Amino acid sequence: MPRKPSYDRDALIAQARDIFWRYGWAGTSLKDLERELKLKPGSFYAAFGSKDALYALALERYAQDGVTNMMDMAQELGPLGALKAQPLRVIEAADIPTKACMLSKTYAELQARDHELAAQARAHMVEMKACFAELFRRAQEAGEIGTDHDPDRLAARYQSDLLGLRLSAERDDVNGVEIANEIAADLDRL
Amino acid sequence: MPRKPSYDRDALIAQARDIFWRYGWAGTSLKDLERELKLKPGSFYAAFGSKDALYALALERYAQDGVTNMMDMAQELGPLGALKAQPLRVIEAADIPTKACMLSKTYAELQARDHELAAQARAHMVEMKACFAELFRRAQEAGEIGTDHDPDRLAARYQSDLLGLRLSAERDDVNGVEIANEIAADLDRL
DNA sequence: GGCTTTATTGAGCGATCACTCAAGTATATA
DNA sequence: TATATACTTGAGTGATCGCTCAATAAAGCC
Repeated sequence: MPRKPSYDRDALIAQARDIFWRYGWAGTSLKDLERELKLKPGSFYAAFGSKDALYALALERYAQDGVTNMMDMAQELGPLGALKAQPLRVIEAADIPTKACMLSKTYAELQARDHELAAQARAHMVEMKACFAELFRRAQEAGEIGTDHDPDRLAARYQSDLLGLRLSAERDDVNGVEIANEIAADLDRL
Repeated sequence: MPRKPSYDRDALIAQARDIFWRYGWAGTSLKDLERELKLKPGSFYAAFGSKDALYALALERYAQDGVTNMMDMAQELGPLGALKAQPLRVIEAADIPTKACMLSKTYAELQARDHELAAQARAHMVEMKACFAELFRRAQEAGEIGTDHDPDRLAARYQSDLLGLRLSAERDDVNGVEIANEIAADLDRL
């Protein structure tokens, strides 16, 4: 008896993710979303409930893709290969709205007001860090790097370097490729 | 004939800087500023003209203090000493509103909309990078580090690492001190 | 003290914010 | 085809946004 929605919900979430990613939480108005997603307010709220709820879905999608992508790369290039490839990959991806990390942008924008989305972003960054640690551990087991460093510490430093790189790569006065290569080269000294 | 203002303009700018630094541009409303600075709307606009104008003054103050502080440290600790001390200093300062850099927060928040304040923040980051490069150059001249690296590249990487550190240090799942020490230790290998 | 000049005050401006809802429309089932 | 069940529409909600301005108060100069 019902009537099917005329839109592709998953595609809308991906589109919303890109808009939020680029312009931030406060920087994206409902009008922006309605215009880009081609949804009237009524449809928007029927589909997603609220701006924050859609942002949460977008963040979830973003984080999930991040972990998946990293693990896929590890499958193909090995753990160390994936860790070395990620810096360049992340700033040279052609179709991303901005080079900076959406998790860190969300956290930086909303943490001071104790927004729930900041907590969600932080949780996803913890997941991502654990993913990196797992790859460092595997790289050690595979003999690709020495075992004289704690994988968790390596992961924390690596993640920090990546966040800095992705922030810096937004600026045109910075040569992101150089920094990315240096981060990758650092891993060879382990 | 005139009447003197009852407030200390410089102190108000410093106070506004801390609020903007913490909560961001969109995250700070005029009501917030009026309440914290204890200014009614009329006085506020008579004194500063607009929210953006005050933000610009706050950014200017922030950037100026950053360079001054770095140069003062170099005077006391030498160029390499200052570069090595900065990572720890910047995340352990007791009275700062947030550990993340105000320039990078401003740039990340406003760049996508081509806001004038984003351009101002970027310009200040270029200045800061040049300050780092100058210290690397002096460190080379003083024989504190080798001359086989380009000071500008070293500065770009160093600044990127600092931005990452300061972003990461906001999170309680990250040991900022460890990362800061590693960044400092990296400089000894040059 | 009188006058001029500026600071202070706060009600209120239009615009925009996230969001609601009643009316209209399209579709799957019976 | 008739009916039930959603989806779609867009005018409109109260709240808040950055900001203005006329009225009032206070200080320096004569």
